[in-house]
Amino acid sequence: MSSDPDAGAPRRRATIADVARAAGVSPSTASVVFSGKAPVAERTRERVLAVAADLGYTGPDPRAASLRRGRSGIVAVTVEEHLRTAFLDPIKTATMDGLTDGLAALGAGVLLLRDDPDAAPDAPTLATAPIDAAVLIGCSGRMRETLQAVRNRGLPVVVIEGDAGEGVPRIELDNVEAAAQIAHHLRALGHRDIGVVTLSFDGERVRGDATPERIAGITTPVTKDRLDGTLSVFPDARVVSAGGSFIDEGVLAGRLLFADPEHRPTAVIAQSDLLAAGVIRAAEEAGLRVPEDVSVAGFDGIAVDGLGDHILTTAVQPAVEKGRAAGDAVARLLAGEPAASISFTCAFREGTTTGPAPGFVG
Amino acid sequence: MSSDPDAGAPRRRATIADVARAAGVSPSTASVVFSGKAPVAERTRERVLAVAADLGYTGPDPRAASLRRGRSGIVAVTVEEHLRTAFLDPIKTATMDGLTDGLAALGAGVLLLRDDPDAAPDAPTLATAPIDAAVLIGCSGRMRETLQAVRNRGLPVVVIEGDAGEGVPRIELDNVEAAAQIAHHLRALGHRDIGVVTLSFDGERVRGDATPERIAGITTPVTKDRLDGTLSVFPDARVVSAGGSFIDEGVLAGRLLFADPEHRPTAVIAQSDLLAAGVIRAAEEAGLRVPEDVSVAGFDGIAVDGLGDHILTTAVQPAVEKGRAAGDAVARLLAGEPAASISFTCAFREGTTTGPAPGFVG
DNA sequence: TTGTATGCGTTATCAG
DNA sequence: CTGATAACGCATACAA
Repeated sequence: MSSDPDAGAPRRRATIADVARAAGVSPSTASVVFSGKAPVAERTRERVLAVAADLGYTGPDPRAASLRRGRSGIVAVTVEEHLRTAFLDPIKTATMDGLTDGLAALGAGVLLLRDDPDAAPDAPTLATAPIDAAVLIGCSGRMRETLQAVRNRGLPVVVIEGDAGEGVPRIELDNVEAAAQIAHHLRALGHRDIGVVTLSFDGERVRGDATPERIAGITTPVTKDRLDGTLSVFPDARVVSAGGSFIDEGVLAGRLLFADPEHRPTAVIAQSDLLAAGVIRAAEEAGLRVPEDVSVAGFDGIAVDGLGDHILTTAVQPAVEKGRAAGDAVARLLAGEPAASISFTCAFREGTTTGPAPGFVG
Repeated sequence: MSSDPDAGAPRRRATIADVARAAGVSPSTASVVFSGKAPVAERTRERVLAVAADLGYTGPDPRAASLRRGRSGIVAVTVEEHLRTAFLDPIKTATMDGLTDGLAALGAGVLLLRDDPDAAPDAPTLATAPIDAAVLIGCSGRMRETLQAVRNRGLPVVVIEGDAGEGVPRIELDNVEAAAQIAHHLRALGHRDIGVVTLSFDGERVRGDATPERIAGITTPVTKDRLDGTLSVFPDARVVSAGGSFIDEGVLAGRLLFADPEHRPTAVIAQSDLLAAGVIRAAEEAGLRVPEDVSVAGFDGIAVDGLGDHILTTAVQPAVEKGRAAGDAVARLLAGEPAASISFTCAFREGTTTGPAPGFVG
């Protein structure tokens, strides 16, 4: 080595053929030394490795290997929103966590993709990235077109919390039942005037009281299913939509619900724990005690910061398991086996934020 | 199509050669139709496209293209912790956001990698994934070995908030100065008894009072720099380490600092806003008013839920810009140009959580 | 256990 | 504007 190793001729990187030649073996033998796919004499092995180190060969070029193998070892994970937004959702991060674990166990890496209509023209997309499969987190509107690109390529697809159409395995929750269970809990406690704070109806993030037409037009399955479950028990509940699953949005919705002291609900069902935390804050702002004056229930079963001593009544969903299940489904699909949709069950958790309706004698 | 389209002969997917043949043009012409790298007669173009649609050809195989081009269009982003943990940190997600934007503009996708020593043997790593470059978020201990693998491959590397050694461009903050500025602010307000709540010292997440030996052994640059800045102004400050940047950890540290009413600090400098929020909560628990009885400052300048009406005194860091800058640096490196390290400057923000020391007459 | 021969699907180059 | 040709770097089936 001279004083400046980079100054020399820009000789191309060594290939496995170079290594083989220098070690006096055939390319296939050298290949096997690195892949371990077949036994190699110890002496041969050592010689090849030594020569490789000498030549600065650091292992097979993944690009060439993936062409040859027909697999890249990469699975796309696509979210609908901006990343910062997606990762603000504790459920999504937990799911991502299980998913990366599940995929890693399978030997695959995760290519993070955002379903962005106006990305750079040459940026990788579901249609162009070197992926073996795709997992969609959520699937509404535009995403469904994007999806077609993947299916055209003949790649396996799994969708978490979304409807991607026929033949695409779905990983879901029993949102309807879990929501109904919460509603029944409140009904048994004597509540009759119910407020519902929903997740967003579609990509639009509109806030405020929902008209029947708007409700009929909900495109987000999670929102719709949880609402259906609630309305099956409380058909006359007042429905307010939030602009997303954030504490602040819950505060806004809560203020709306508690604005008129004459006509306020005795219980609020929020479609996420974060929203519920916001509703609780709004209640306290309005001088209402939880659960004495108003009961509040959430959904998700995550740990919420800023909830004080309250333990939220909620439906605990197995978020990490959902991700892992998606990973498993991808593995099966990749192995050519069929993969069925899976619906996970939430566990109802009674906390300290719900109690008997004022004046109710159980 | 028969009733079961998948039942037919498993004829392999059409290649660009098939399309070219069927369209009566050469493979190179067909290639150009898809890449747009050269002008093509409109009629030829249409014919090729029509034939492609007919054959179900959905565009060049990315694996083959990347082998030929020598580029995969994928950049690895490596975090040290478990994903769920990493994305719990608002600064990291904001940085990721800027980074994905910056890389997307460059036409690259993001392969999310965790520096996991015991991952599946065939899972992609920095050493084996088909990537064009790598961005490390944080770089301590074990990660440095991993890094060697990338450098051996001759791939460009950029590190955000970490020291990856000679020749690796770093994207950083002026942590020392920003921390010193906060300290000077408190000093000017008459504070002399200072408590410091630090981020974790290393991967170990040990909580509690720090001995000089432990302080000397800090391996996380962020922690060390911010602490150095603080100690340069308050050499005798009491240092307590937290187990991570969480509100709950801040609460624990705060309880420790406020445990003895006789010897409690009049001001606490936390190394993150989340920790500061926790300290404030601990102060209120202890019956202390902020800032009348105790001042609290943070670091980061993020929006913290659960802070009530307080506006945190803090150093606002340009987190998204950091990510974008890393993306730019990768672009330069990929273009063969040199990329220098960049140090971003924090903006001091005086909020409502710091005030004059009790009894201090300015 | 090792070597030989092929082709994976593209795209850059250069000549027409 | 189009076509012929030659790699890109590797892994596998098969023969020895």
